[in-house]
Amino acid sequence: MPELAEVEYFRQRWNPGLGARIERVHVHPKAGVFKTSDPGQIVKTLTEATLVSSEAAAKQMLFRAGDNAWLGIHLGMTGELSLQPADHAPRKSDHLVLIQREHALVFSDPRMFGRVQLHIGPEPPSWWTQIAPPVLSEAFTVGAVDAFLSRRARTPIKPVLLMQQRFPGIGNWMADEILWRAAIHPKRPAGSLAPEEIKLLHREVRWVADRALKLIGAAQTPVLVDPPKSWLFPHRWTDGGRCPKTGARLLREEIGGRTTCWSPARQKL
DNA sequence: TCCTATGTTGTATG
DNA sequence: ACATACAACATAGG
Repeated sequence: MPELAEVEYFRQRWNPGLGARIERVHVHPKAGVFKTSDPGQIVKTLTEATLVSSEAAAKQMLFRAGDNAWLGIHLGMTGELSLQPADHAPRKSDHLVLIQREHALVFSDPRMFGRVQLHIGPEPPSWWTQIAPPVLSEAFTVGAVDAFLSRRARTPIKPVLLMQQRFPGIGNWMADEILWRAAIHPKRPAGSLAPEEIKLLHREVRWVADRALKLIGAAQTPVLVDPPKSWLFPHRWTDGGRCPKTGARLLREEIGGRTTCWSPARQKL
């Protein structure tokens, strides 16, 4: 479920717990989400600690606990954060629950592709600081995109857009949305894009990220908001969907191992 | 039963 | 060394 904007949305679900002490921690110790960390140490470190602040970058989140501990969360394919009453009874997929006086902060993930990682120290962990610069930052330039595409000249543009080293936070639906708006066929080899197309692609990456963050990421609703019908998003999941710009039937096919949806009327090889 | 799923990573091959 | 392709991870829902 979560890409850039959904991750930001879920990060904010825990906002009511910021500044408050964690009284108890519940874990499912054998859950796959703890593969790269020790659940016992997570419990020990976070119990009695204050949840200080949070950040989101790409598809990851980092929570600061006290002045010497950091909790990193990647939501994988099906992870979610939610706010529950303090007496919340952990469900099957609630692998990590931070219980505070007023709330329970819940991380759940049925498929367990997500990851929970603890880092001890005054500074954020290197895996956090090494995340590529945001697509909405100054560092995300047309030149950087151009160079990246050149190195992957033979790969279809669709899977290239999913590479987090250059397009942090972009996932399957955002990539399709971007290509649809830029009118670029997802199978086009990355190295075949003309300079004008690269500029357009760069602009649409930023446009989709910006609008999705405002629409989905900043929403204060208890449920995720869906983009409007003028986007590709609500039409891409089911067979027989129609392009909101042309009215023509959308196509769906696996490209680079991921289901890809495009409008053949706008996106030509 | 079979197929799909908004993600990443390790490994084999070129 | 670098780029590319793909199985594997694990579960629920249509």
